[in-house]
Amino acid sequence: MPAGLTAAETRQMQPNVNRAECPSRLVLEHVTSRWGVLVLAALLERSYRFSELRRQIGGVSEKMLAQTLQALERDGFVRRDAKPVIPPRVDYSLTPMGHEVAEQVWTLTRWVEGRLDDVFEAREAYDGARAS
Amino acid sequence: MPAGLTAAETRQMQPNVNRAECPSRLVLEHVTSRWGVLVLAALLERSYRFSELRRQIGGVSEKMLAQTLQALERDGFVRRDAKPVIPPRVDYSLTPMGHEVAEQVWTLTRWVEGRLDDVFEAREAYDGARAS
DNA sequence: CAGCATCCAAGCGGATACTG
DNA sequence: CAGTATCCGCTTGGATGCTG
Repeated sequence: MPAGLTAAETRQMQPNVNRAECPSRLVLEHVTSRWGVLVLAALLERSYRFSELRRQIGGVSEKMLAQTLQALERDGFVRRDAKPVIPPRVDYSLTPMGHEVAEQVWTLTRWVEGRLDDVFEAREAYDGARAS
Repeated sequence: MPAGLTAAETRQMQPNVNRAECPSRLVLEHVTSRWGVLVLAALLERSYRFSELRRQIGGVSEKMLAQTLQALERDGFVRRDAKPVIPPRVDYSLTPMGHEVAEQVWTLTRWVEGRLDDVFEAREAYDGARAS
């Protein structure tokens, strides 16, 4: 953030700078994004080829998968292995650092899944209180 | 997901059902969302009033803060204490379950922050290779 | 103060078509 | 096969104005 400017002023000059205000948030968004979580989870088991991964995850468009993989590769979480053969073959796998985040995100995911019942219960209580 | 329909058919009937395909993803998005992370992190230290929290976080609109807090309250992560006084006073704090997620998310955030250097290094390598 | 309702711009994400 | 490029609808999210 440039010196001599308030956060509000900076934000006005450059909309959506909030995302960039905290660099770690961008990285966090990559790994916790809709498809990022699923990609990391899949790669935690083994390496995948592009469309293999696409089928495995299910419901993800080419565009989003490519975008997600590029972000994760650029951040150093995913390794891209392009074999110069015809037809092209590209393998995606986790880097050591990627393996670390993947496990953390996976742990968090598992925790959430394990607490789903409690969450649903809380929701019913919340919605019930509102209905009256 | 209704029986007798493929994922594709369901998706066509109800766009963006991907989000709902996996209930835990919705919960995960609440706690890892742009503002969710910051709210949980703040409440990890102590309870806050609405605009106090707004100032503390900085850069969040009323709308988004209210939305974030409601989602977290409905999921059972945040407790809302509205005192029937004039002017209104509302305190937000973490529930025991909220405290658990907050710590996990906070751990993940800290991990990311600690690895930021590695990420930036990876990015430079990635961008450098592309520039050629 | 704490929030809801409305409006509107920006960008996320899907479908499609095309390339190496 | 593994993408890139383009178009476009819908949601996200900010600004503003109003209520209890």
